[in-house]
Amino acid sequence: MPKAQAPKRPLKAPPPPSRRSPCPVACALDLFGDRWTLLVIRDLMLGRSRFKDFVSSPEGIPTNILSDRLERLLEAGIVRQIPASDSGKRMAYELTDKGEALRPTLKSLRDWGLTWEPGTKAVLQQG
Amino acid sequence: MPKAQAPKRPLKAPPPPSRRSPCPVACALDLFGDRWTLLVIRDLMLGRSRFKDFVSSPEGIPTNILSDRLERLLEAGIVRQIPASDSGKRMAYELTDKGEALRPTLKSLRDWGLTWEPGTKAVLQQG
DNA sequence: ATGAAACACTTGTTCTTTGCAAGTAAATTA
DNA sequence: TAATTTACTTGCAAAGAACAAGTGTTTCAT
Repeated sequence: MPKAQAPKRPLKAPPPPSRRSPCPVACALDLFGDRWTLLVIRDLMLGRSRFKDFVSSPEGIPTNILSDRLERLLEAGIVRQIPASDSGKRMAYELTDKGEALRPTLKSLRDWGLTWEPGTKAVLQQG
Repeated sequence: MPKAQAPKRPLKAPPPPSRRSPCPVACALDLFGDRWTLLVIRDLMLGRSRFKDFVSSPEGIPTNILSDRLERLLEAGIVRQIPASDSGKRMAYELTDKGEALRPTLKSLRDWGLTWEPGTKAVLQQG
């Protein structure tokens, strides 16, 4: 999430979500149809919660992409911010119910990769 | 006891073409982590098989993107080409076992969208 | 058999997004 | 208080996406 500051211009107007179609799959892909977003969600499901945690995942997400994705996930209600448990004023991220509801999707993605892509290894907990 | 029956895996391990990590989720996203590829797979699961069918889906995929995605899916062994049924030389596309194995993933994506994104309507058959 | 339409792309141009390096400022630690 | 960590932002080159148009087949209607 960006600094809680007055933005130079109003944050992008959310009135038209401009959906490509009413298909739930297309709609889901409008939210996280890219190479990074589901990896952030994977990390959250693994219990990671801080910016630095996501950055230090093995795929090496660029920080500007991470900022953008966290912002979008907050806007979509998939992620929320909470005070970080350890220290004072820093914030952490966690999945909302809407985000937690993606766990079966992530699991089936993981299972597919494990079965069909040789050389992959599960990190996401079994279940 | 081992897994009941492992699905048919690729006979030969394809050389990993610059994987970001051994995570099966990351690996899957390397193959179809974008806004279009899973919509083509959705169409194939709905029984559509021809270039024109994919083009005429409501999301309106650009034809150059479609060509690229079909090529990648062929290369990844998710899709194969077959002679089209219309008695000519034209070809159609269909899912391989590896592609069919994505059906649970697509279903969970659809279910998530139907539950959490108001205004979406199922097109993919129930299951 | 011939012309028209449909099909399955390819090419070119423009615009947006990504990836990387660097920089910044607040918060934390020493 | 100084150094370090954290959580970002900015700038820029490169890659990818969107859009329009064009191309060479294949199929259909007459």
